[in-house]
Amino acid sequence: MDKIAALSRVACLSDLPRPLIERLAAQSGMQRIGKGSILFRQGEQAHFVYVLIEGGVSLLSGPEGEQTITDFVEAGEIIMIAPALLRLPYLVTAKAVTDLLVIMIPAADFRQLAETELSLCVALNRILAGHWRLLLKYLTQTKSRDADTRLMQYLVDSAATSKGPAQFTLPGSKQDLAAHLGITPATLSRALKRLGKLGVQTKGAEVRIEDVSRLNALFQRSSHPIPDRIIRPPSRAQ
Amino acid sequence: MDKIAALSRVACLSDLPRPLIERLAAQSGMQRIGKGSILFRQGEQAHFVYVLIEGGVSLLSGPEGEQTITDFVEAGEIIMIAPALLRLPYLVTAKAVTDLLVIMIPAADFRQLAETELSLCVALNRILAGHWRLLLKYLTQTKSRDADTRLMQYLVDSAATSKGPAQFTLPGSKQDLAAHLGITPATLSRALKRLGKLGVQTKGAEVRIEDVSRLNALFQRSSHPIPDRIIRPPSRAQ
DNA sequence: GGTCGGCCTTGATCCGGATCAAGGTTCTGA
DNA sequence: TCAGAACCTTGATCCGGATCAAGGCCGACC
Repeated sequence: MDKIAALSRVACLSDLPRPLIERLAAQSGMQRIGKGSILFRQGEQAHFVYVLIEGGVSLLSGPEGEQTITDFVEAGEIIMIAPALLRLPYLVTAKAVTDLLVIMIPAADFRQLAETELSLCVALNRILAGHWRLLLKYLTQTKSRDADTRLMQYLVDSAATSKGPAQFTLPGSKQDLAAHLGITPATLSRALKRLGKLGVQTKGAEVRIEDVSRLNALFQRSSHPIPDRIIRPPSRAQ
Repeated sequence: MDKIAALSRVACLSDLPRPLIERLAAQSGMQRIGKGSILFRQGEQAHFVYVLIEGGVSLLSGPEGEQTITDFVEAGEIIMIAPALLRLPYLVTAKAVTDLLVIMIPAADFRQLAETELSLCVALNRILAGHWRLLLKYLTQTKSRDADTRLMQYLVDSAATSKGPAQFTLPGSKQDLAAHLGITPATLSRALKRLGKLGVQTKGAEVRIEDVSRLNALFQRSSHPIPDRIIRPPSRAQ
């Protein structure tokens, strides 16, 4: 697969005019990266923008050793546009969860195009605005109540549907999920067991939910109206 | 003060060509808003982009009743660009902390300009990228360790300097700060008392720090080796 | 000036989740 | 096929911060 084909397949770039994609391709390099590799570290100056063609990446932040996972990035997404645009250091560390295929665009070239090509600029706005909303959502959830609720939120969001049964694969290990939710693996394990009573099963990284709307209903209630003494008793009373 | 003058004084717009500022001004309205008013609510469709000329706004999110403060916005900043660009509902509720003077630009007009005017588009990219970084930082901090550390972080970030004495005013009440840090007023009070031993005094919303570097040193140690002297956010741009 | 109502502080207690410490299970590689 | 090493689960205990509940302080309004 050549660079142009790969880039045109990326959703957020696919609307760009062909010549622009060709310029991006010309200025970039395609690279295989092995599972577990570090793409870049928090604090480093941004040298590249990474377009993830195949594989999954987790974005880690926080003090060395006890970092949490800020986000999972999957194929078809673009990583770390903000630091490249602003010429600032990365705020996170990126680690390959699987073997990867990425296209690396030098930050300076990317910046230059972003400031002269309207179509790219508009596309970037969309991407950045989307990312902003995603982070905001994470932030809200992180601050909001207990581990069980956050886990439920995550599961519902990850399910392709909003009612009926669902089944999907976690982007990483359960440890990774725990780090993303800001809890320990031990707590995640217990939380999953509790959710088992609500029709959530896991086997490795596979998750099966009997009825998404059942979960949905639960934290819909705990989020919308004012009553704040609902959710705990049922699940605790086992 | 007329709209054009007000808009040109906003840092992130000041580089735009004059005619563009005039078009923005022509399409927008200036409005006074009283302290405590709600500018918009979480879930509403985005009708306006708000340019904050005078005053302070807090952005609340989370379940009704027990919301936390996601961010404080101060004069010279622009609120809620992302929902306007994406035609999506607001993810937060905006509440006036003081009396305000805002310029309201209809979302549709704004979107149209953002997609046709390169200079505006580039400016937006910078703003969005900056906001993204700010949120990411909040997210990291929120997940990271204890209340005292988060408070110290906040104080150090808010201090104009990175060493020596500092003095400043909180953007809201202590309750507001507590909500922003994701703790209760009671915990904040105790945390401040603890920090008193490190040379932090408060009187109402006034904060005085004897020696910022003393705090800085502390959580430098508790965080990690990689020195990433990055930004401090009086403004979220950057 | 006095009273009322927020806001802040302080104390006592409770609870969710971390931590520590075993097992059990699945994956990997020789 | 087996051994070792991650990974996951489960139990016991501990601790930070929430919650409940009084007071103290201060500004606002009569």
